[in-house]
Amino acid sequence: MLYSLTTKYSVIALVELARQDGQMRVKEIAEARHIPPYFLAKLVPPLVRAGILASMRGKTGGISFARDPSEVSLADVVRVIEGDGYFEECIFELNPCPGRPGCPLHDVWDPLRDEIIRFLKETTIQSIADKLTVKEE
Amino acid sequence: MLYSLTTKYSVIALVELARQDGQMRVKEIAEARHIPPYFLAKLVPPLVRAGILASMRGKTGGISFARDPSEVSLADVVRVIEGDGYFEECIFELNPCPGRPGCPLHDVWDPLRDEIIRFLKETTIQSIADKLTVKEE
DNA sequence: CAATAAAAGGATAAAAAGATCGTTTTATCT
DNA sequence: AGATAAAACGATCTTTTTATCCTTTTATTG
Repeated sequence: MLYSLTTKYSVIALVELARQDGQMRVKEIAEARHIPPYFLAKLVPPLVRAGILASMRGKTGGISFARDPSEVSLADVVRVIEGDGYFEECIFELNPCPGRPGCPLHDVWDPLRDEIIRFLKETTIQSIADKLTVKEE
Repeated sequence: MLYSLTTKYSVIALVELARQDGQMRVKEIAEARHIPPYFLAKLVPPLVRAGILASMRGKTGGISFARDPSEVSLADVVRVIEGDGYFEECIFELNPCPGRPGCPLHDVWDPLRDEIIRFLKETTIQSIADKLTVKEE
């Protein structure tokens, strides 16, 4: 509905990492949350390059947060995985959309889209991890 | 962001049909709005079966609304094209999602999802067509 | 230094979404 | 009745997304 399965995998993995609070192996995260491990491994390098994750190679390697998970929003993850165009998407016109005015849906769509974006920006990985921890106790 | 390209094609085609107010050939709609004609032809039968469109075969055939376009919402189109599951989609858990409680995002996601669904239900094909007509004059 | 084990990167495969083609059915119009 | 032209249907093709495998690089450990 809002974003791809790939983005969802990324969010789930980041939340799991935030929950464990430290360094984890990618495979370990994938197995804990039933994400295809080889696929998740492909999502890590972009998140590292975006400055969300830090990775260490070698025998004691793994991934950890490059910045605090309370400073990583869903919007940050969406931007990395879905790309920059995501936040300007139109739900009526084919590309390129003329925006408002010109597009007959933008006067009603823009406010909702802004709300969605605000939701994505306000919701952090840490906040999800907190709720998950509470629920599972 | 909200729905697939296929759904977008359907919406655009329906709006075009509402604008012309009567019967049109599928190919005619596709050409007017730059939708791949053979692809659009595939989307028509489901919309007919769902009671949104009526179709006539034969030389003077074409498609028209089975019910008034002011009674056809984006949600109706989404339901036909994306399927019923669309309106229960979770943005965190992999299927099946336990919903609220159990899913750490539902307490914040559900209200937004409800707003999105309300928007889709309130926005009709006719209302979009009206704005488009005004804009293009 | 060799063995181990992790992430990174490249190649490939499978599934789903998007797009096209050819044939059949149906209706209309000479 | 035959020609025409539209939607419907089935088969195929292409592109994108999702998923897997294999090799390389890098760090640690014995």
